[in-house]
Amino acid sequence: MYSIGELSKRTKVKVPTIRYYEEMGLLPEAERTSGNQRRYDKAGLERLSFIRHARDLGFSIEAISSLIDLQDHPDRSCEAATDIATSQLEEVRAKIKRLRALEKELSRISKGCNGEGVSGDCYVLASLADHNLCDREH
Amino acid sequence: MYSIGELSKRTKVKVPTIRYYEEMGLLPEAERTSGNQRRYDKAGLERLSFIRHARDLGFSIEAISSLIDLQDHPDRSCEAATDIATSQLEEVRAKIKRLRALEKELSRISKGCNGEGVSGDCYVLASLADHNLCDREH
DNA sequence: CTTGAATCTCTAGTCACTAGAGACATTACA
DNA sequence: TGTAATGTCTCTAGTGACTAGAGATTCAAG
Ligand SMILES: [Zn+2]
Ligand SMILES: [Zn+2]
Ligand SMILES: [Zn+2]
Ligand SMILES: [Zn+2]
Repeated sequence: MYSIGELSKRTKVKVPTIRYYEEMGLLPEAERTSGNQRRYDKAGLERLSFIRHARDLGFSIEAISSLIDLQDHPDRSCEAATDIATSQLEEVRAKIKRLRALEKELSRISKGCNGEGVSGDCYVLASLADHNLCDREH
Repeated sequence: MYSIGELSKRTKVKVPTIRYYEEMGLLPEAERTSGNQRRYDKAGLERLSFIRHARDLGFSIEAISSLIDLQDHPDRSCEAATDIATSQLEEVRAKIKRLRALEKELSRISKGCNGEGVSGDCYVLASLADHNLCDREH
C-alpha cells in the first residue's frame, strides 16, 4: 500500500494532480486509512502510470477517460481506442504544420532587426503592424 | 468612427475579445457615445490589428503589452522587441521539437492496431500502459 | 414610432492543473 | 510515551485567453 506521496514519487505526478484525477473520475476513489488518508495498491499505481503516459503523449482527460473505460472491458472492440489515437495523431500533425509556418515568419521577423536601433525604425514592430510583410497566412 | 461590431468585422476579432483586450490594458479605454457604447477611430483599428497579428503569431498578452509600450515610444531602443521576438521563435522551435517526437510515437502506436480486435489485445492500449514500448522520452 | 439588431455589464465556464490556508494524521526518534 | 517534523486532508482561488449567457439598454432602419 502506498501513500499519495509515495505514488507521486513513483509516477512523477504531483500530489494535487493525483487528487484532481480522482475528482475527474480518472482514478477510482482511493481506499482510506482510519485517519482518512488515501492508500493505493499496485492497480492504482498502474492506472496512474497509464494516465501519466497518455498525458505525456498529449491526450486530453476526456480521451483518457474513454481509453480507461476500454481498458476496463478487455472483451469490447478496440475501435474507439484506435480512433482516439488516430485523431490525436492528426491533431499533433496539424499543430506541427501551423507551428512550422509560424517559425518561418518569426525567423524572418527576428532576423530583420539586431535590436540596436530605435522602436520607430524597428523591423520587428513594423512586421507585427503589417501582415503584408508576411509570406503566408497563419 | 467604428462601433465595436464594425471593428470586429474589420479585424476578425470577436466583440467580447475586444472588450477583454481593453480590460487587460492592451487597448486604451474607448471613447463612448452618450448612450455608453464604444466608438473607435483609425488608431484603434490599427492597434487592434497589431494585437491580432501578434496573437496569430503566438505572442502572449503580456509580450504584446510590452511590444505596444515600445510602439508608443518610437525613440526608445528596440532591443526589448527583438528579445521578445527571438524568445517567441525559440519557444515555437521547442514546441515543434516536442511535437515531432510525439508524432513519431503516436504514428507507431496508431499503426499498431487496425481497430478490428478486442481491447484486451489492443496495441494502442498496451502502448499507453507501457512506456518501454516507446522509442524515446516525451 | 416601432421593431429588431447591436451593445452594455456582470457572472460563470473552459482546460489541466497550481498555490495556499488551516486543520488533522503519521512517522521517527529520544 | 512524548514530541517534533513531515505528510496529508479539504476548501478556495488563481492561471491564460478567451467564450457563453442573462437581462437591460441603445441604436439604426423603415
Ligand atoms: Zn528593432
Ligand atoms: Zn502575418
Ligand atoms: Zn486495437
Ligand atoms: Zn512513452
